[in-house]
Amino acid sequence: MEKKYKRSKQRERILELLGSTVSHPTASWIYDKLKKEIPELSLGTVYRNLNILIEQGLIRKIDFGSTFDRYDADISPHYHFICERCGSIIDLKIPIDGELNKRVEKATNFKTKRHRIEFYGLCDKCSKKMA
Amino acid sequence: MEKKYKRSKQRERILELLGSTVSHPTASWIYDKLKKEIPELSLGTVYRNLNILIEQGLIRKIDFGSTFDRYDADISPHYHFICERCGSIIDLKIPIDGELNKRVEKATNFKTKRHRIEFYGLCDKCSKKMA
DNA sequence: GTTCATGCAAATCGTTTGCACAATG
DNA sequence: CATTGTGCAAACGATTTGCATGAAC
Repeated sequence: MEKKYKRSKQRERILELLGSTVSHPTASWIYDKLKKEIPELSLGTVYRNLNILIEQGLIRKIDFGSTFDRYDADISPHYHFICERCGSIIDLKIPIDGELNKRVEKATNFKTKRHRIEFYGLCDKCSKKMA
Repeated sequence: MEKKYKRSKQRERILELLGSTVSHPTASWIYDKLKKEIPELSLGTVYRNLNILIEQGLIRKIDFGSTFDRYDADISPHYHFICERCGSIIDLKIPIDGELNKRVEKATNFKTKRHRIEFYGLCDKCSKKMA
């Protein structure tokens, strides 16, 4: 069931470009850059190859994990736990760690106002089902 | 320049529904629920009101902050800093905090495998520009 | 009676996919 | 030559928006 991959100039250049930048580009940024050197390139190809590179474990996508926006009536600061099996998002009661912002400020000199944490794993119900 | 809001049954019910659930619903979940009691309700109205409630500070959206998927060729675990002014995403060199997962496990009994943190604030360039 | 909200449908935007053709192995 | 990748354009799914009508103040 292993997938076979053939090399392609497009995929190679996408990976190189991604490896050579410290920013975290979007697909269309990559498309615009490479279009200059590969004029026949299409945006669909960029997306296809990004997904292949993720399958290959060579890159990763930075996203929230959900295609849907989700809304929360609890506006007080809190962390979230996301169950990898059932997808539910659960508010955590553990205290906000104020030290973390300071640690980043010291390491970077960036003005660090706040942070968010999502924990991933199995919720109560799902870990019982897995047993 | 202050915005004026008039009350509407739809918005009131959306806020109530959101306040009465521990889950973090999507717009269409809210739509499905309320459609039963307000049959003429439209999905556009749900979205419009969710955005108004956010403006009013009564609810918040749980998202990554970016509409675009972003890709990263650095697959080693690390945290991100997101500049609120220029939107750039910067890899942080501070060590991963393994204690955090344990803290969550103790508080919840959830099997906690990993976590992600994003810090928000102003990057170097932008904090200089603001001065 | 002016302003803001609604329902509906069309539009938008990022991403995915079907297809015929080209490149890889 | 069998398989995988490409470009193109159409399709998709979540969200937004234009417009005529309706409710709030």
